[in-house]
Amino acid sequence: MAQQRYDPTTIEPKWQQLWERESTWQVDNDPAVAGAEAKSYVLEMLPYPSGEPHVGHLKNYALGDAIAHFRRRTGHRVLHPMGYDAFGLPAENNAIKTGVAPRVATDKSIAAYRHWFHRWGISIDWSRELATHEPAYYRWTQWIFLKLYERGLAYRKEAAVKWCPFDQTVLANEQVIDGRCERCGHEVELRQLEQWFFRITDYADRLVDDLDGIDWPENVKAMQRNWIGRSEGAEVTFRCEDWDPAHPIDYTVFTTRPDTLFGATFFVMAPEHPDVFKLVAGTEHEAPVHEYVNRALTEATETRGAADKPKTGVPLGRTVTNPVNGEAIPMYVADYVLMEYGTGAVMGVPAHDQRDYDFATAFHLPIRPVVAPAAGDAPDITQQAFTAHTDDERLINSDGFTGMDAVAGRDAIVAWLDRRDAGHASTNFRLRDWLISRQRYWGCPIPIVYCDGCGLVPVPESDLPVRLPEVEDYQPRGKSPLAAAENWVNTTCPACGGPARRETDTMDTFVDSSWYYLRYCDARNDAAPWDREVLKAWTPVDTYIGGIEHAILHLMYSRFFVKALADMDLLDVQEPFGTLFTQGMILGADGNKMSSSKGNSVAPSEIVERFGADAARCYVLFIGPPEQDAAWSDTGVEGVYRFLARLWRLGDGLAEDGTPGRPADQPPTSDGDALTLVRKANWAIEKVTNDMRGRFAFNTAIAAVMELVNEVYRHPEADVAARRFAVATAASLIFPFAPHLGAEIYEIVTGRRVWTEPWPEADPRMLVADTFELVCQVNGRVRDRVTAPTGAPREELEKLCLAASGVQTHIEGKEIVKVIVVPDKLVNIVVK
RNA sequence: GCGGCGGUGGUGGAACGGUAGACACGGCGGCCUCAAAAGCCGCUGUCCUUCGGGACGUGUGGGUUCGAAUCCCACCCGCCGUACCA
Repeated sequence: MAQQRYDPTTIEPKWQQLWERESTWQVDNDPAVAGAEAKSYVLEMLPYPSGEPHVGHLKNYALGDAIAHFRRRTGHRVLHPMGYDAFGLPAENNAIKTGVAPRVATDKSIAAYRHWFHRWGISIDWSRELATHEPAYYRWTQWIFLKLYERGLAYRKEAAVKWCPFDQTVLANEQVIDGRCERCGHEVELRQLEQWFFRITDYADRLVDDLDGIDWPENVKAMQRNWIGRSEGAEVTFRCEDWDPAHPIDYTVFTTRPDTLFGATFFVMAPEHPDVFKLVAGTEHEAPVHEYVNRALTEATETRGAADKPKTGVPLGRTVTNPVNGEAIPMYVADYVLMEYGTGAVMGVPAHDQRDYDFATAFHLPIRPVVAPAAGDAPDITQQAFTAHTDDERLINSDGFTGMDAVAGRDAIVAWLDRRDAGHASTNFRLRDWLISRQRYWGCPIPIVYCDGCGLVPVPESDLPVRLPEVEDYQPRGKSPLAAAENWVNTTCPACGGPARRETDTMDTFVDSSWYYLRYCDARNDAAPWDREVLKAWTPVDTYIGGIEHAILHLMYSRFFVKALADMDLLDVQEPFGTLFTQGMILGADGNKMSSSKGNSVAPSEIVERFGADAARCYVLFIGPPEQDAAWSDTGVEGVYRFLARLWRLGDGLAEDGTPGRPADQPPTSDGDALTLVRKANWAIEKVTNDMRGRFAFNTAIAAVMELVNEVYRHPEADVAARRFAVATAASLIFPFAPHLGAEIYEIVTGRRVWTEPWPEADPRMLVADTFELVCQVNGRVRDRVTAPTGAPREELEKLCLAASGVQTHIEGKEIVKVIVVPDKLVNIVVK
């Protein structure tokens, strides 16, 4: 036994096999069976299975597992499941390149992920495992699609959509980054196509408002608010009468500043606006407008969108009438106005908008201030003036509204417009409906058929799932590869029985992952996606852990799903994820993002082989605060390995002189070294517990266990009972982070299974010593430290401090003005 | 521009308004060994020192306080997100 070394390769498989054999982490849905404790649903974002897991996964699941273990041992019934986000483009693109079918490659990756989750010792309830590409799962994805369709939340329409020419598919707005496909980086094009959408805009208000009630990081909430982009303002109608006086045309604009309406001196339309050509047909402006619009439309979205680009545009030779003052203002077409936001037309108020100011300056248009601070005269119109708003702003140059407070004036102008049917208060959103069709193979089929007689017909629920057929050729050709599967495409109409064709587009994979956390609750239910009572017992997810990269897409879509399903009376919560924790990235040792091309990445498999899963898990949590990015360090892992080995040696030493089979309770009495150890153990319990409850300060929790272990080494003479207590406590506390070693040492010392033991509680009497080190300050600077009895009265502490030699030299010959006493801590003597 | 978050030793990072730098890495020294590995034990913010100690020190400048890394004001720098969004 003696001189053996810490060997994770024998310890770790032993416990993994036991947990596997006994299904240790399985929980029952029936509360009668499961026990009546409070539930806790701990969930890490499900992985997209590609190759093997990387260190980011290791950190993600190590984090979630620590929380799951802690909750279990503090009286919670914990749901901690696992699944795979199995559909998706990379597997399909890989298939095109290598010929390996997406299903084959995906299943292989899933097997690898599953293997590593076992090998890492993550405490997963495997009875609930799922993968989104299995018919048993996507059958219900289709079912939810049909429910959304029934309710009018899934619809088909022709629209200008973002098209990736490389991936040969349309993309959601959210998947276009700086005008490029987020997957492959190719510049996207606009195409006029008929596509499926989810009406997420119906939920825009609730998606913004309900952010206030959930415990999410501020930056994630801000990103969602930003993305949804709610702005309050008004719609105002400007009438164009000089195109055809007999048939005036009304153009509505959206503005957030109806208070500045009297300052409108021109009117601008987006190049894409459908009326632009009509307005100039047959006039001298026709040629320049055509030229300008064509140039604008072909210009790359990126260069056109640059905010610092000089303003360009051409006149349309028409005017519109400002409804508030009857003034005719000239119309322009300019590319700084976007068709996809608002109405595709804006009023130009150069005195109060930077962009309008730039345009007016370039085209020598009048600039008329209409809002000014009450105190001063008309404001000095400079480029800096636009953001400077003051509380006392008043309207000027605004006819009957002049002199009104800007806020009141705004409301009065809107009301005035409303009465004349020329405008009304309005809220505008940046959020667009979610485009979910993809012209690709490896996704969930959309359960719709097209019949010549009946038109668009949903597949009846009883016919679900619409299975994804096997195909040979995955090459996208502008339409889904499914279109070539003739046997599958041709079907009969569920309504009339006549010939019909299936929808060949598949769904965006974000649809699959928008509801998987619901399915985990009742994963083996064949009759329904879930039983409502079961769902009620588990939802919402209490703690959701994942990367910040999902701040908008996945997290917003999931929130939309839950709200829509709640409105259909299918579930009982309004938000899917109560607390969200966004973990930081693990960077390469050079501080850069890990990437195979940079050669700075670390494979978890290698680390686990060299140091064991426990060391790998502890290290990624010890490296720093979990929400922060941190650079990988090889010597850092070695340090954590050394710590675990030190703990193991302590346990191994006690195997010989301990009393296995009995709990290592706190000894009833101790003194000297033993007392020091018992106190340190209690201190560690207190520290680790606090660090894990609420905030997830796992780095300092692990550091506390390190301190405890160091303390045991420093007191080899302490009696066995105290050492057993200290070592068993260390094993118990490290268990959420290093479950194998924790279980092993706890078993060696006590003969018991640590995960069935309640989380230790600190003995309050052991958290305070008889004496403490009194800090003696003079004018706030530490001048001495003396030993003082705990709980001593203020006068005694003051006396002790004044007597301290270090203090004496600094107060000699000075007048004592004041003495501050902080009991059991310090005394500060203020002298002059 | 706007929004969010940061700035502490050689490094990662600790610090309810109360001993700045826990813990770890790295470095230095010692023990063990024929030697090494492993392990164990010390020391390790900077400068000065008569070796008792002293001065300075948490991006910069002010302020509040007996006492500020922490709170307030102004500024500088960095990261992340977002942006002709009317």
